[in-house]
Amino acid sequence: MSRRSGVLEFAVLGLLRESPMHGYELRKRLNTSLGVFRAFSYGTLYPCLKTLVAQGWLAEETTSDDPLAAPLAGRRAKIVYRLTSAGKEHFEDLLAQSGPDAWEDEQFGVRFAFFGHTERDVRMRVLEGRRSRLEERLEKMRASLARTRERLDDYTLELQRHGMESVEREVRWLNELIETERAGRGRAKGRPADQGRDDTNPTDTTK
Amino acid sequence: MSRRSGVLEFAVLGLLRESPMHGYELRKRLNTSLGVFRAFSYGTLYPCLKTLVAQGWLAEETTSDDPLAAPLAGRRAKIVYRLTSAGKEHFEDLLAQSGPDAWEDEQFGVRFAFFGHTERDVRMRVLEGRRSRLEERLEKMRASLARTRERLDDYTLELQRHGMESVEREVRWLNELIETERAGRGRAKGRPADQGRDDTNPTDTTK
DNA sequence: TTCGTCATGTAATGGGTTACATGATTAC
DNA sequence: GTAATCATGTAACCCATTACATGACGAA
Repeated sequence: MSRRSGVLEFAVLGLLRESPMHGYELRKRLNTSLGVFRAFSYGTLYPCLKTLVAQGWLAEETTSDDPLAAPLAGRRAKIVYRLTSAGKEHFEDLLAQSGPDAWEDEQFGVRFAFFGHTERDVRMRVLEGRRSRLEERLEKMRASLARTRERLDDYTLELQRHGMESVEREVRWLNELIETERAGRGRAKGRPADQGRDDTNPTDTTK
Repeated sequence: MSRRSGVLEFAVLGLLRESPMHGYELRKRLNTSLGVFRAFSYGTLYPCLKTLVAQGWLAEETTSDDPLAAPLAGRRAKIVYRLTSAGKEHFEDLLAQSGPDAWEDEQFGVRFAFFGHTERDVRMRVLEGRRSRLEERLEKMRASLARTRERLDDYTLELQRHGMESVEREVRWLNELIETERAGRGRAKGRPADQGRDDTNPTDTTK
C-alpha cells in the first residue's frame, strides 16, 4: 500500500509517458535510456507496477484485449502498461518539484534525464540546487582534509584528492549547463519551449 | 547473528586497527578519514559493533575499567572498542582478498583506503580488477548508446556522455596508479615497498 | 526437442534509515 | 541553568535483492 519508491516510480512514469510498455522492456530501458541508471530487479519492478496501477496512474492491458491476437483463454498474458491521464498529471506534478530532494545524487540523475519535459525555470532551480549541494559537500571535504591531512597515509590522501576532483568536475559541468540554459539554448526535444501534452501516442504499440 | 554488513565491518576493523575508539568517534571517522565515504547511522553502527564483539574480533572496554576514572556505579559507561588479535587476523584475511567483490563500487573505495596495509601484489590485482570492471561497464554503455542514440533527446544524451566521461576518467586514474605501482613507487605508509607484518604496532594503543 | 531469451510473479531475507528514548559532559 | 554536543541504544519500517517458480516463444 505504501510502496513509494521515489526514483523508480518517477522513472517508470516518465518512460511510460513516451509510450506504453510491458515490465520486461521497461526494465531494460531503465539501464540504457536513462543515463547511467541503476537496474532494478523484477522483484522490485513488478510489485511497483502493481501499486502504480492501484493508485490509478497506470492501466494494464493484456494482449488478449487486442482483437488481432489469438483469443486463447487461460494463456498467460503479456501485460502492457499505459500511463493514465491521472498518471500523466501526477508525473507533471513530480516534474514541477525543484526542492532539496531533487538535488540528491539519486534523484538528480532521473530528474535530469527528463529535462526534455521540464519547464525551463524548474530546470534552472534543479541545476543550481544541485550545484550548491555539491559545493557544500566540497566545503566539508576541504575542511576535514585540512584537519586530518598529516595523520593520513598517501593512499587515503590520494583517494580523498580524487574524490574531490570528481565533485569539482561535476560542478564545472553544472556551470556549463547553467550557462547554456541562461543563454536560452536549453534543448528541450527539438521544439524550444513548447511542450504540448499530446494524447495521441506516436509509437506503434500493437506490434 | 548474521549481521554481515561487508563494507561497514571492514571499515570498522580497519579503523580500529590504528587505535581503539568508541562508536561515536568511529562514525565521524567513517565520513572523513576514508575518502568520500558514506556515513552510516548509529542504528547501523552500534548493532554492528555488538556483533563484531560477539564474533570475538572486538573487545569492549568501559571507562570504569580505568582506575583513574571515578568508580561511580550505575553510571552509563563510554565504551571503547579495541581490535583483538583474532580481529586483527580476520582483517588481514579480508585485506588479502582481491576477488570480484573487491572491484565493486562500494568495496573498492574502502579497500583502497586501506592500501597502506595491503600487500603490493594484492593492490595490483584489485586495481587491475577494478579497471577491467569499469572497462566492461564502458563497453556496455557504448553499445547501448550506439543502439539508441537517435531515439534520445539532447538531455538524455548529455547525461549519458557525462556518465561515460566520468568512468573514462576513473580508468585513466587507475592507469596512473597501476603505473606507479609497477614502477615500485607504491606508497605504503612512508616506507616504500617493505611492509613486514610487524606485530609490534607503532601506534600507541594503550593511550 | 532442447536451449536461450522473453515474460511475470512471490517469499524470504538483507542491509539500512528514522524516529525515538536516554543520559553525560561542556560551554555559555 | 540551559543549550549544544557527546554518547549509546532499540524498534519499526523501507527499499531493494535473491532465490525461486512458472510458463511462452523462437531458433538450432
